[in-house]
Amino acid sequence: MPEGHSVHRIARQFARNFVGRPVAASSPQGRFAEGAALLNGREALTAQAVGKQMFVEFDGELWLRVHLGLYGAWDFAGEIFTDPTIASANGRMGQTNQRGTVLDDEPVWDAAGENSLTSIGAPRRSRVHVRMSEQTRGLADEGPEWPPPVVGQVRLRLLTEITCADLRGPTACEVQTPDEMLGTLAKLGPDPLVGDPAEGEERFTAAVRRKRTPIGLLLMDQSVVSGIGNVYRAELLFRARLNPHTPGKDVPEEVVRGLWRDWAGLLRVGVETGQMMTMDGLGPEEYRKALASRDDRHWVYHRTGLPCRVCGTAIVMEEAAARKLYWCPRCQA
DNA sequence: ACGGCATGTCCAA
DNA sequence: TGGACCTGCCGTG
Repeated sequence: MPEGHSVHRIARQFARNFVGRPVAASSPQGRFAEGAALLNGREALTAQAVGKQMFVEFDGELWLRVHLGLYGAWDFAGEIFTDPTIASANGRMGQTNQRGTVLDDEPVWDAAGENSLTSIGAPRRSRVHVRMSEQTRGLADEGPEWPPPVVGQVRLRLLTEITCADLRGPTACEVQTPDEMLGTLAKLGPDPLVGDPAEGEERFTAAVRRKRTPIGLLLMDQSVVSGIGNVYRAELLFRARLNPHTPGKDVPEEVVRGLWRDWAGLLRVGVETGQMMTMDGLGPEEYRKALASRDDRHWVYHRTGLPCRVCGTAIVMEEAAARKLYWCPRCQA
């Protein structure tokens, strides 16, 4: 269940491990057989995230567009060259487990079989055979097999000589022409990590202040701003002490700009660490604790009935457009 | 074993 | 506005 930060991390993994190499594509599950056949054998040229979507460009003017939706995930295996801008190489990216541990940040098993965490810094190679299900954990122990055996429903498998990426459960997975790809891009609101952030701020501000729609809905609207999901939405609103029901028009311009800049900052941290850490001002010890337990990471998200961390008022939850919205009725009055 | 739930989106009524 | 879709995991019994 990725928000924008996860998709940026995944795109960087593709940039590192697939771009510049010929790629074998297949659809073990069969539901993407035609698309995989189109891509098979082509060289990957670029990989880029825009909001929650990832685009991989292949030679011959073909673009792979993937949207993970609620359940989608990429599993990486083989030799993984870690992008120095992200905190660790990982077996699985995109999904989180129910306890809320971000699987992005599961430790990597290196070639020697030692459990090691990669830190931000020089790129390194790691042998990854991490998947979180018991089923696959069992397989990983059976020693090196190449290519790795397919486990479960794999919509798309991308394979270089040394790296394997399996896609399961995406909401969208399609091959696009350049025009189609540009059409998709045109519908997406600005992403702080794509293009000029100052220009993004202008687009976002104009879009919000044009509409009567509540700001709580506008933040989730991918044509207004890209990459924000249910967690970041609730947290951004709290951090701005903004009532979710405030019509976009009525949010003061400086507050709207503040939302954009806050989003840009949270996204940057999320991409670097793989964590949706939305609380700041924590001491080192508190920070460690917050990372360890998902329940301590957020101001309001998933805290229905618990006391607000600032004023003690019970956090409320309401359904907004079929999604759960958490907020503090006092701080965000 | 089974039901419910999740960081998402689209579409028909 | 409600349901469909896609998948894995956790709590409950």
